[in-house]
Amino acid sequence: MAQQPRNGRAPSVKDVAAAAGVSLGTVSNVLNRPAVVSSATRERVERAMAELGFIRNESARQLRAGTSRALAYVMLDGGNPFFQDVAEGIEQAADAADLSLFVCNSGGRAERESKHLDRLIQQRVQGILITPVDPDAPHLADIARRGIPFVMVDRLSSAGGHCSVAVDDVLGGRIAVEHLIDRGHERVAFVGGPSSIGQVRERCQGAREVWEEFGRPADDLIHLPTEALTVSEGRSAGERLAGLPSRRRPTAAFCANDLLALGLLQHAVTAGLRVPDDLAIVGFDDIDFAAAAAVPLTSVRQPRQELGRTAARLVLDEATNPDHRHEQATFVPALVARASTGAPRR
Amino acid sequence: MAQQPRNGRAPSVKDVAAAAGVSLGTVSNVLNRPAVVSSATRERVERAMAELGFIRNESARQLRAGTSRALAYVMLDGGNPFFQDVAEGIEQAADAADLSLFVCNSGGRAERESKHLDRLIQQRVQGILITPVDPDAPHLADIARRGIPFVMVDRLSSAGGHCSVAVDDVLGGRIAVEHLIDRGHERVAFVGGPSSIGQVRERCQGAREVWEEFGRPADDLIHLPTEALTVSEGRSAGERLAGLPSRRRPTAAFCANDLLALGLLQHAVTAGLRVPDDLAIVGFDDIDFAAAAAVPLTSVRQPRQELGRTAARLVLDEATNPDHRHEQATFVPALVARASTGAPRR
DNA sequence: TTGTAGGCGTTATCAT
DNA sequence: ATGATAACGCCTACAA
Repeated sequence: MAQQPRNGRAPSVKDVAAAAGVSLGTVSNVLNRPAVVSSATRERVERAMAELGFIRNESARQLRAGTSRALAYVMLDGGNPFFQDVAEGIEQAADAADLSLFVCNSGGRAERESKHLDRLIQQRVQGILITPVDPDAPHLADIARRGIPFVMVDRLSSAGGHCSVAVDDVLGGRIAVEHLIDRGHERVAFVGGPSSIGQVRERCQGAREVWEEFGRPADDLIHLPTEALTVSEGRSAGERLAGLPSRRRPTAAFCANDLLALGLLQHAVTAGLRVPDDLAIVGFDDIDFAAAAAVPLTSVRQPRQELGRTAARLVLDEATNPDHRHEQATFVPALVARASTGAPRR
Repeated sequence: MAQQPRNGRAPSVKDVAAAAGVSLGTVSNVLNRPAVVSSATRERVERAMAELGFIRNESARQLRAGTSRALAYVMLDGGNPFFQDVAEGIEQAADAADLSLFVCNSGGRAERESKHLDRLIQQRVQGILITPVDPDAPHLADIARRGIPFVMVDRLSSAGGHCSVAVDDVLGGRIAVEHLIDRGHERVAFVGGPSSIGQVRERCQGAREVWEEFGRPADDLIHLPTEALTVSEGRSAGERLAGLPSRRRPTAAFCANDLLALGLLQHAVTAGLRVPDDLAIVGFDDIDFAAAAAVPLTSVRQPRQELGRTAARLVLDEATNPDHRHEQATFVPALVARASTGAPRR
């Protein structure tokens, strides 16, 4: 690959054509319909391409094609490995389709999200995957209205005007609390917030439903609200929990996600509570760090990468299949029991 | 924004011009040199743009400009939060420059890395940031030769043919082991591998240097090799460590990164070893999960986001400043002492 | 101040 | 089988 970038610009089909002594159309044919070119010329052209270090210019192809060869994912919280795993699933699918992936992080801030979306629309990405700050934000509707393939990740579509991929969060909450009831716990805390987050509301709701169905007194399911789904909020919830009068103190906690659970675990250990004997803990998401904790965390598993792969599949279907129908893909969460909820109590 | 996407295509400057009753050049002026347009026409054009929902087509701008408005980062291991934090720093800088960011993950596989690079070159990204599988791989040199701005992240450039950003890993290793010596430990393990990874070699070297300088017998610095820098490899190192005859068993371990340290911690706790009393642990990177562990981990801190921001700054300088000089930015790591190494022993 | 024209690199259509 | 040409949307001289 002996470069001689004529005045800084990368070599184009035109340069290749000149070098190979053929017309520009022929070079294009070699690239896109090699069968139609005689093997002699094809070889000559290919040699020229190699010598010049020719690489197709995506921008030009995009301009012609009207759409880019890229997808985009706008994450809600880049600091949460859950979303990174979803992103990895998306990247796998994008790779398989030979597409590039823009990864953005809104960090939970609507205005950053909106700015990212603007940029992505300018880029004419083939499709946008997003775990939105607010599923009902108007700028999301704009995207669909623009006809840009669009999939909501980790949130079910309310209106059904687009595809979505999520697990059944209510069911997840049910599974978690059922497990704790099963373990003999009679006072349980739900740790999570803010309730502006749909996932939190639904996981909490599932917890409540089961608690009621088992005929437990509503007062024995204590809600410890948090301001975010972070480790440090988990720690602070732990402090509040430890501060409860012992007759009210729960013997188990169901946390709205694993980060909270890890924070809670840390505080419990620091405060000298034994896990699971003094306090059992269940998290949600089953990120890798849940299994890696000093006391491995029981967690409600979401098929993280598969969420991503499915979302990518849907967005590509919408982008390429004229008969595309919007689809709400729902996955079933599963309990992964580990040491943090210990052995059965009864 | 009342859309009427004429036959599916997004509205172009031409459409805006027609709607506003001006020429296409004027629309362009409104976009790029608003000062030169009379406020009356400008307003008319802006209204037309809003009504049509006009958004500039990046591909076309790129084609003209010869380069895209995007950067790219190729990560070595997407499962390690360290790289995610670096990526976040890069994204911050990219955002500030109004650039999009392609994020790719080589997963430590040279062939995936190479494939990603090919795609990124096709995309004509403004610059490529990479934490390479092998800093000496020929496909990296190709990039520089193509004149694509290029920065190596978390690895110093050997040859100096490009910019790089890293911390002083040897110093990091020194700091860690000095801390352990300071705590009175006389038998220490270095946990890490494979030695094909430069960072591992250098952190190990730093550990050795200090050990020697303090006149400690080489045999008392035990190397527990691992096959990767992962939690599960940390666990397995823990098993081997616990299996050592007690007179040889180290009282402290320095792990080449935090994932190993977390795995080691988990095994220690499971095996009934008290941390730090029976086994002190030092990690490397200071990812958020180090501080979040049940026994908060002492770690050698890298300025993760700042690494990313600096790398982005350098690549942008190379992209825009004709007088750019390649630069090897080196940061100084710092020990963050936490419970996993406990209080002084003497 | 506004309009016109040419070209960025690629692809596809139409002739040859 | 190959070559010439127009078009994608935008930007920037230059002309009016």
